[in-house]
Amino acid sequence: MKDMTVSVPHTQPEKWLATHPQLAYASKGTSINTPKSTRDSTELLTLFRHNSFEQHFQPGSTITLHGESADAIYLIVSGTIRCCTVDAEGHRQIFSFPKKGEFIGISDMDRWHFTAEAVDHVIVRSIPRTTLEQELATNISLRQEMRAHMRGLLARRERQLLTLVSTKGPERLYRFLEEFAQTRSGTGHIVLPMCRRDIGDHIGLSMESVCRAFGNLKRKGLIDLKSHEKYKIMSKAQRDAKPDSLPADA
Amino acid sequence: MKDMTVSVPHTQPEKWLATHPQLAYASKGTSINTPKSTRDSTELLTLFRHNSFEQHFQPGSTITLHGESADAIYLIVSGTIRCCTVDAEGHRQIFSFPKKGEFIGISDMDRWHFTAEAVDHVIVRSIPRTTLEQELATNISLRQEMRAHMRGLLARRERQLLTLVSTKGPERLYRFLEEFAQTRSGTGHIVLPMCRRDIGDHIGLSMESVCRAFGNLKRKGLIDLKSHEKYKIMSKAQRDAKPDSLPADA
DNA sequence: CGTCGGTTTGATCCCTGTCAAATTAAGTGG
DNA sequence: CCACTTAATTTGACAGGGATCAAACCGACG
Repeated sequence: MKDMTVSVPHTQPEKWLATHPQLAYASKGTSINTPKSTRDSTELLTLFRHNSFEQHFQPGSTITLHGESADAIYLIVSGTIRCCTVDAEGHRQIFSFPKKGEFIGISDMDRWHFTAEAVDHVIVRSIPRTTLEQELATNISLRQEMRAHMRGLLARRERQLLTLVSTKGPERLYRFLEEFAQTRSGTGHIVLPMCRRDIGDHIGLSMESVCRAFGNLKRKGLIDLKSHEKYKIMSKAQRDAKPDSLPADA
Repeated sequence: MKDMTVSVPHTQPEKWLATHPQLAYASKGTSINTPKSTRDSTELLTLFRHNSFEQHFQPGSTITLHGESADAIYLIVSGTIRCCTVDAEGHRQIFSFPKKGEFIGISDMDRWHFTAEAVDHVIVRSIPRTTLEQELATNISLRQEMRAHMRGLLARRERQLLTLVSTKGPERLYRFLEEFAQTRSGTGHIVLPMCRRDIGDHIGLSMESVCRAFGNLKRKGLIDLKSHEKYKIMSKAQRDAKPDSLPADA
């Protein structure tokens, strides 16, 4: 093990990549953008198929409240949710916008460690947490799924930390839009159900900076913004095809 | 459930706290700073007591490498480790500096999802992952512990996201120093084993800004900086006692 | 005592938060 | 269907925090 000693000079961090290329993990395109395909949730889904009942939430209503007793888990049928925490100063951090097919509250045990609110009209299926616990006692593959799920969440948050620190506003917004588009199948424009402030609290920008970042991406031709809530990620071909606006685009 | 609809005007986020005081959770002093006291790890510890063997790492050496096969778990006996990820551009995010008594790699399954390096001389006890897996199959309370552990990690990362976005450099540094001091028992000065760049990559600042943040805290009397690696958090009494430097301390 | 790595300080620039005003969108009632 | 109201988005001006580049400083070590 001693030969693994790296001893990197702390003043030249860029060298890391040169000497240890395997350390570099692209922050786009890996697990963070393909949460569904890599990890399947057959056991959890069967659980929901048998024991769940449907629930509706109006836009803005609270689904889970940080600190309350967490006595259910949810599977989103339709709509978008924002999961967030708020600190004493009133700052809010939205760490995910789960959508159709995603689970809520899997990682909690006794109390919710976050608040979940409906962004638009939301339909979920929920099952009592006790049911999950009972099933966990006997179902080994469900246990595996749970661990995989939580491991995925953790890795995702750590990736978010990295992105938040290492990239500027427009790029963060672009990555978010890209990821949000991922789950939307169609080729047309994608509708953003959440407002600018929500996006800002997710990617760590003020509402105004989110607007500017949108303008920035639009100007560069990276996205097509039909209205303030309809966008489309431009493929490279599309970007090169129409470099309208001013050519003096420094 | 319909009466839970909140419908907050998005332009006045401060109102949230007024109407929903229970949403506010102090970001200091709660679980993030007391990881040991709230969740005990008796089962994991017994596992280590029986099956582990000791391993030493030189400063800078690699303990786990992101992407490699994760065939062990670790308990730190002494020393400090940095757990991080690096992206394609060479930006590094250190999301924790685990110390004596903390576990490493509990949340991984097949492959490491992060890189862990020894900051100073590190001694760990490790057990094969297969041992953990076998024990998990039969030991219910161990399973509970694992879940609690991962839930704690997740909540911690989400709190870090919030802190990273909502507070300025000096405050982030102060919180880090405060938290780092937590596990150090003595009343004297605390030794920082890691360099400025490491701290920067942890709290999202450049090396230089970390220096300035240190100066800032020192000037305000929030910390006592004996040398560049020895500090002490000043209690309120101590701060009020000697407001040396310039009184014009706007 | 000189070298090397790490730390500190300085100067400068850009991103982004904040405050403010303008514009657009979404309702609402006549 | 149109005038009116209110919420949300956009744009503008400005200031501050922090990144960056560079140079000075300091401590460990041979």
